Amino acid sequence: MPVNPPTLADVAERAGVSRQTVSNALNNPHLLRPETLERVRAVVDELGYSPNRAARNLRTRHSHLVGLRFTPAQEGTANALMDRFLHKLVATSALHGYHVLLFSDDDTEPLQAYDDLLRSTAVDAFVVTDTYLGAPQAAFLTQQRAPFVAFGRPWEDPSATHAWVDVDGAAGTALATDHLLDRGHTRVAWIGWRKDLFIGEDRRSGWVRAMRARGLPTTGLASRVEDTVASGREAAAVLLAEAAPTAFVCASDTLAMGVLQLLAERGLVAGRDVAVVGFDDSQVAQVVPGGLTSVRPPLEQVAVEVVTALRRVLSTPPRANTGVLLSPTLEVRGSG
Amino acid sequence: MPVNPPTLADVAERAGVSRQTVSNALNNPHLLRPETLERVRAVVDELGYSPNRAARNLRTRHSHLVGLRFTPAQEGTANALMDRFLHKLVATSALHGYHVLLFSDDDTEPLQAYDDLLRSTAVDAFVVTDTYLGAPQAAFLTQQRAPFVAFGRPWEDPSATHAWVDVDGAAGTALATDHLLDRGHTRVAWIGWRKDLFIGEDRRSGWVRAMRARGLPTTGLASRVEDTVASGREAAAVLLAEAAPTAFVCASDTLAMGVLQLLAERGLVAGRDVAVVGFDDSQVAQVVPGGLTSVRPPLEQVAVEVVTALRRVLSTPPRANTGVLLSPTLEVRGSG
DNA sequence: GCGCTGGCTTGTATCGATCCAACCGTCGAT
DNA sequence: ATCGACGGTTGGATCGATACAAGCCAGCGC
Repeated sequence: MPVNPPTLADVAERAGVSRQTVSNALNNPHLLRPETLERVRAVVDELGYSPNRAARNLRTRHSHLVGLRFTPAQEGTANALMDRFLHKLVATSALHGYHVLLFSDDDTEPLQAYDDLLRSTAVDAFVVTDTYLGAPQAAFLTQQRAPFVAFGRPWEDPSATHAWVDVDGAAGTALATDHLLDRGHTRVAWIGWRKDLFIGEDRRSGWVRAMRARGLPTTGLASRVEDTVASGREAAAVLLAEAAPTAFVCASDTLAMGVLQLLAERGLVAGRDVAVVGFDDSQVAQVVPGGLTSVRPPLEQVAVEVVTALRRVLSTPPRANTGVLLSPTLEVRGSG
Repeated sequence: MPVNPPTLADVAERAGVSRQTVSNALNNPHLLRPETLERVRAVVDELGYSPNRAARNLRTRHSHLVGLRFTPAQEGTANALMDRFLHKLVATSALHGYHVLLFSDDDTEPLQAYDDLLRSTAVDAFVVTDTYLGAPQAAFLTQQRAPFVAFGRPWEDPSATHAWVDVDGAAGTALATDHLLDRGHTRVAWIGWRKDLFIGEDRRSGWVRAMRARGLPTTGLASRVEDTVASGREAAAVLLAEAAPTAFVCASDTLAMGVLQLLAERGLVAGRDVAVVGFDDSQVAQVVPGGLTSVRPPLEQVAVEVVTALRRVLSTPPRANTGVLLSPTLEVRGSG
């Protein structure tokens, strides 16, 4: 163990001022005369002083930690949103003195972990990323009056008043569809998820909107399946046989990879014979031979907005917070 | 804000015992008579008491937090080790009462962040994942007498005495090479990284070892390039032209994707015409059409061993810790 | 000379858990 | 009857930063 780090009192003594003054130098510098401030700061640097976090947390009742439940990407899928988002979240939080604390829950009692962290005053707030159907986190935290910001809209409860940031999936798929239509396609198919997944329906609606805007039919061109490569492949096979589309817009890169797989099996070339667009701009889309055109969610921007919202929520008094909806972009690659 | 959570004193009063007894009930249950313990525990549950972390941290000088610098996966590559590793790390740490705190550093002063967290006693220990050439973290933390465990061997300084866990890259590539040789290939090429990257040389040595074990030549069959898809493609093109290999073992999935790309361009089928094996078992390997055979590092196991080592290092007195080397497995898919 | 203000100092309380030392019934063993 | 262990109690100190109140001194305006 290292020697005990210097304390406030050590700094005070060395700088020839009182503890209070050192504390003020750190937290209310405007109260000090410039030269005193300078002197205190010099000693702080000299001793390498950094306030003891436990002591500060105890007194101020703030931990300056933000909790995030970390769920790993599913094996066998192309989805790895967390990586980009998390890094920017960590970096942006740091700019405002916050660190990110990760936790996981045992699946049996998903709220337990949140509750424990709250009651032990381990975190000041949460970032919630699961807002899929039936996720109880938002409601629970609201009820506990715990500060939090959600990445994802309150689909089930539009009257929810908590802060949230989300990506406009419909705008993304509309962008993708328009791109394909601009390139001359008219029969653009959709491969998405189960009807009860709000995110999937949102993305689907962008495709519908873009098609209708050009007076094109969508009947028979849509498919709803599980989010796996195999399902994407199956769906593409069925659609090709029954509706002869020349392009596919998919709800995820995972599904799009299924389409690419089918094309490969049939000796068709993605981007030349049939166009394919995915969603997420995953690493897979970036490195697959030929490249997969994909809708890129602005995850870095989401992270920045989440931190902004956190600061709002944690300020005293808490400032009201509306939802923020961010538009994705389209990364055009070889597949269409 | 919620009402203030109950404190030790609240529990004590309600259970009709002293503060000390409640504290003992939590930390030294063996000191209590079973029925008293039961009564205290009942009240703890009833009030939903959880010890205030800041207070406990202050008193015990332990935060029960483990710091990890979070670096995002590079865009355009297939490497995303962090995801699997991190989740298991978080889950395993939780079993022993530890949480994971993420931080990032500004690139200008990479040790600053470590130093700040140390001096403010924000974390008890670090998990260090950058042990590449010239990474100064391990030396710095050793010098500061800060507890830490490295994911990665101390390549540059074999005399380093800190705890580490690593994946045996040579064993992985040997496994891959043997697999190809078993399938009848004799001209197996290597595509790896710059000579000064220890990890790359380690992986390369496994290929060399496996080839030599069967008396096969390696001359002219190896290439060293940057870790990008484009470099992998280039290297494969050169090797095919100059050495006519029938199989490739690559230092990463990223490089392997470059090979797959070249094959696709030439109308060759991976796994039939030319075999390709990658390293990392990334999502890309799992979902690319046809599938990429890849060496899978046992990241979950690494995480478990890291936590074990952490507990050793943090125990009083710290128990000595040797390095742990884990063997990867081979995930066989369509490419070879 | 009086009052005021800026820039401190001094002193004390507080946050909540843990540590320490001393003490005290009760019960069983000697 | 004495001793010691068991299973507690009690009171206080401690960790380090921050909050709060009161006081003090120099300098300034009037």
